[in-house]
Amino acid sequence: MTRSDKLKSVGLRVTQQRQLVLAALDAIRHGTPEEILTEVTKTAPGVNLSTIYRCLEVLEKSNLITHTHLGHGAPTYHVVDGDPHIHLRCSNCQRVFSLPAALAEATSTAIKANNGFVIDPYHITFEGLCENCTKDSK
Amino acid sequence: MTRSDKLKSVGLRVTQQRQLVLAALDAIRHGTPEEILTEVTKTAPGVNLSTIYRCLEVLEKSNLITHTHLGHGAPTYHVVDGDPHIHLRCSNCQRVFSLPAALAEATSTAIKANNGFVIDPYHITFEGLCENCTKDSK
DNA sequence: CTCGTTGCAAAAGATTTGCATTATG
DNA sequence: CATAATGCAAATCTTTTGCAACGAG
Repeated sequence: MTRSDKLKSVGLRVTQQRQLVLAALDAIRHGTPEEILTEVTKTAPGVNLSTIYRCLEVLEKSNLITHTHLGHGAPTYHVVDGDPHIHLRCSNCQRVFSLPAALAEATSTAIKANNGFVIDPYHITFEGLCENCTKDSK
Repeated sequence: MTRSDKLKSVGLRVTQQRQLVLAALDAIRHGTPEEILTEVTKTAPGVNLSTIYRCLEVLEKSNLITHTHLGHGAPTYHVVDGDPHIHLRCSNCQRVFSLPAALAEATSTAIKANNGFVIDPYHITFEGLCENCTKDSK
């Protein structure tokens, strides 16, 4: 599905900027509003940061994208496409890893059974230490 | 262990403010810097917000407390005590639930096996819909 | 006493908002 | 064309920082 079609399918106006934001997220997979602007600016200078914020807001409201919090005050947006994936963020080296959300299935099920809470698989982020940093700290 | 002892045990100076922050977190379980200040101010007016930030920073560095991100730009701090617990945040009603971290054990294990990443059980936060809001949306 | 902590005020970021202009449907 | 979306600048909010005064060890 083209980005234009994606927008139409949820009833949003097809603007240059919204397509640019979606394209940027396709390119960088995930990023903060600032990072998205940087990517957008590569192909279309002149887009305003507040427009990025507004685009992200409507795109998220329409479930075309979602965001999660990786580390301090840095909301990270990414497209909602094929496979949901979870994020792992290393508290030591700050790197972000992505893994298939299937790995969290067991926990989702356990929690739903426990108190009825339904987890959004696109939003999952774990903090911890990556393999490298685990070694280093030894 | 008293709050004074906690601070001593990790080699931090025992100041009024640090004890107040720990006390506030004991009282409210978890909260943003702003919320913590509000709680602290109840018993000790005059404490500065930047002091709260600095206290949170050192307390976290010494592993007396930890934080996670619940929703937009709102870091939430809480004490590290007995049982690690995970947070569930309802994207609809914004309420936060706590559950024993044991529920996430399976996933932790799976991820460690998958790529060596070691998850910090105190940092886990899931977004989704709570039982009530799931019903409502039907 | 000495050096780490705090309060205060100002700086630095991040996000939001009002309004005139532009572009989509 | 009407109206929603954008650009721009200013307003907010959150978090950080410099520095002088203060307090713990």
